[in-house]
Amino acid sequence: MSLSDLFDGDPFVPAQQARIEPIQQRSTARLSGLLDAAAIVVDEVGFDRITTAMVAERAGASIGTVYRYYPDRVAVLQALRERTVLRFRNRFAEQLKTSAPKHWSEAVDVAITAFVDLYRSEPGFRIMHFSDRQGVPVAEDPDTGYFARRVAGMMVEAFGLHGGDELSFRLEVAVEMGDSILSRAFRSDPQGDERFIEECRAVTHDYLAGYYGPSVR
Amino acid sequence: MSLSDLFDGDPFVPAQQARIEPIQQRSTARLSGLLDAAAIVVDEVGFDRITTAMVAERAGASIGTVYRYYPDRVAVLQALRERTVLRFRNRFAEQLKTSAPKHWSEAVDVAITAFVDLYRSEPGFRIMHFSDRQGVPVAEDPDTGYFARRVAGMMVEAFGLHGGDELSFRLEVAVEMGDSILSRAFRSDPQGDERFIEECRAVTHDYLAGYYGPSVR
DNA sequence: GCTCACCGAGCGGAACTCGATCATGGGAGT
DNA sequence: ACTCCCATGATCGAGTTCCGCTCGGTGAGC
Repeated sequence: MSLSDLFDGDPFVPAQQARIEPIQQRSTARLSGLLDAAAIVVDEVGFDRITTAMVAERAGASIGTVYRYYPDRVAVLQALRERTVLRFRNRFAEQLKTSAPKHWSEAVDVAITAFVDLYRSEPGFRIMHFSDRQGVPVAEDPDTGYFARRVAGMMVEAFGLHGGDELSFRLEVAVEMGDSILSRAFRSDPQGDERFIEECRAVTHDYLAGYYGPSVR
Repeated sequence: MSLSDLFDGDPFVPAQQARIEPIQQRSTARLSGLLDAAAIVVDEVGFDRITTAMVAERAGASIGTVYRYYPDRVAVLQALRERTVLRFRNRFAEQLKTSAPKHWSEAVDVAITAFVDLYRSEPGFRIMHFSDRQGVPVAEDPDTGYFARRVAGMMVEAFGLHGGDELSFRLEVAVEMGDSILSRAFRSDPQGDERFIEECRAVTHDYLAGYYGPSVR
């Protein structure tokens, strides 16, 4: 999983990955069961060793059922990615509510903490971000940075900062940097190398603080 | 291709990827021809859509020839990655010689420029870094950051700075950050979004300058 | 002429299809 | 309300296609 995913598409509305939308009740359970299985298999055998047969067996389904919902193998992984992004957003929003940060820098920490938590608890999270850099061909949407602009709006609203294009840009860069450092933190340590995690917080704060000026540090 | 690759293994000594070392002259041309073909195909169809048949056809060779030199499909991509890393190193070293920087920050700029040049000119460069994050299984070498330490040594030698573990760590973080921002710069723009490239330079400089103190800015 | 390089039909396995079969749940009939 | 019926969605899994990879035979270098 990569934080840069947050800039693709409309947040809180998962992309249409399934071949045919499920109608009956049981099939939504099937669908999430398939993704659960995919996450576990990805953790076990790695990203490119995964086979549709493994996913099907792990989910207690047949091959045909997998293709009932997904056009091909990579679509399954993309859907898993979508779902995990959604889970991050939900967790972030939730923890923003409970912690009610008074300052934007606290919100940054909340985001990092949520991300780290998912790295540690969510199956497949560590592995998944390998897929993301190959430009997702879905809907040539030039509205990259949508989520960043959204966050910018949140910041402006919540903390009375001045927003605009420059803020969007800065936030996108900050997210990109933070993602790469966290990814490094978990590359060889399942619990995450604390040194890198701390540096991620520091770098992100400093970078954004530099924009707002040292007064907000 | 990812800058983080620079931390793997011994620089300037490409890993033994080929199944059997070629002996006759023509075969070395074949070998590089195969990698050229692989680079082009990767650019055309993406990283996981690539097939050995495509590579063979594009290189004007047969399937068997591919497997004459590489044990399997991923080995071809790894070899391509190796070669591109080597090319980056060569270009970086070369441009370091010609520009003869007096200050470490100029060396950083040289590295970034070399990287950007390869992004623009080297086929497959934009796509290739997808493979790297899944732990390379070759030789469980805990000596991650080897290249960073090497660069640290260069810095100490060339610019009289104090090195050590902290510098290695900082350099690794800087490389990771810079890579992610450059990757973003080229994600949707084949020529690279100048805004992100400039920000990459700024961020890297600021981050490292913060370590050495504002005096060197 | 001896070895290295190359070829490409063929093998095994994984991705993916499709018609048969089962399950569901909305509504007709009572 | 309650049951039962059946249209339609969901599932299955044997079969097909495609792809990674092997290997014995043929051609090119030294």
